[in-house]
Amino acid sequence: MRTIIFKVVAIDPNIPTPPAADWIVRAEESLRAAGHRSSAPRSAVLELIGNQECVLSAREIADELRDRGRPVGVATVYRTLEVLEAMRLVQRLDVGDGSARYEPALPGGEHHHHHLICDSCGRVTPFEDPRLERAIDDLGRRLDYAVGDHDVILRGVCPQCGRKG
Amino acid sequence: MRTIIFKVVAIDPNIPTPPAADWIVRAEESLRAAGHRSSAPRSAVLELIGNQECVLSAREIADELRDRGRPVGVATVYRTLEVLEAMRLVQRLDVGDGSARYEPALPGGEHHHHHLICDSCGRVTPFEDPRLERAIDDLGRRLDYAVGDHDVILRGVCPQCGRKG
DNA sequence: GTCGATGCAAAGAATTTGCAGGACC
DNA sequence: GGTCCTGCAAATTCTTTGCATCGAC
Repeated sequence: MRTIIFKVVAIDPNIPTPPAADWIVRAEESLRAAGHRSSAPRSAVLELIGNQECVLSAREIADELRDRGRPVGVATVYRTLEVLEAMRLVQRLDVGDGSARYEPALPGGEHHHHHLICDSCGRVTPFEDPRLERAIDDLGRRLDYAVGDHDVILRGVCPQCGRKG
Repeated sequence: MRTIIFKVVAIDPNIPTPPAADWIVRAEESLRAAGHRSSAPRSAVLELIGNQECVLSAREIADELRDRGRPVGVATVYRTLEVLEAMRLVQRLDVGDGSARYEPALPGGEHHHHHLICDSCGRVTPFEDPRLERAIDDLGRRLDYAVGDHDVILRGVCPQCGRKG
């Protein structure tokens, strides 16, 4: 099995910044407004997601929280992610390694970005490109389809792996 | 569990056509050239994939072949898809329903397309857009990354579901 | 005859679900 | 105090793997 290393390396124009505190506060408020109760486990998950530098899988979230001494059951992690995704507070990303990964979603397309995935080491790198966004927006308008989200995934070989051959 | 209906509805410019016979012949030749032996089960899988109108999962392939009286073990389907994907004869697509889906890949970007996924019924619809491709190509050239493949997935509500509310 | 391919069944991994107990409002 | 949330474990689902056997070359 290929070893997957997830590390964010900002590359091109407009380096994406982690949303951090803003996102966490907004997420907690949204959940409350939607009638959900607050709880320590859920807060721990929100805090981790909000401060993450990279896309995380449910297992990674559970493991990391356990390591930090705030263990949360995997089922709870999945259930939390389910709610967050339904409320569009997180964005789900499939990099093709067999598990779903999540990252905070910001309102109004703030820090909206896509991902480069290295076929060699599995590294995931975010990037932004206004022209690409415009092309997608225009396309969405032309289609007989109410387009909401979109994902763009580019696969290739990252600089590190490229140098090694 | 949401019922997923897969049906292809051509939409915008350049209606993608199923590659059919061409692809099947090319795939068989490529496999042979790569030193693989031919076999009835493998041919059955190739034939089904080559004539498919939509993205198929491993289970769907196995089920369909069983229904057609040419049963093929699931393991064989997975192993065949693995080889085909490595040789870039099929394109893997993750629509987010928990299983990987595959479609024939044509050489030289022929019939290259992307997908619209209906959040309501799960329908997958292919589309092509030259401008989007150009934006992605240019972007790839600018990045410090050897970009190979790319996937674009648009999610939204299809015309059928939109009408019903 | 050799070695790849197959099928079955077991193993693994990701995700979901049932349920009893605990916490929030 | 009712209801939502949690954790655990069992259940499901998808995918991979071990192994004896079969068949292409």
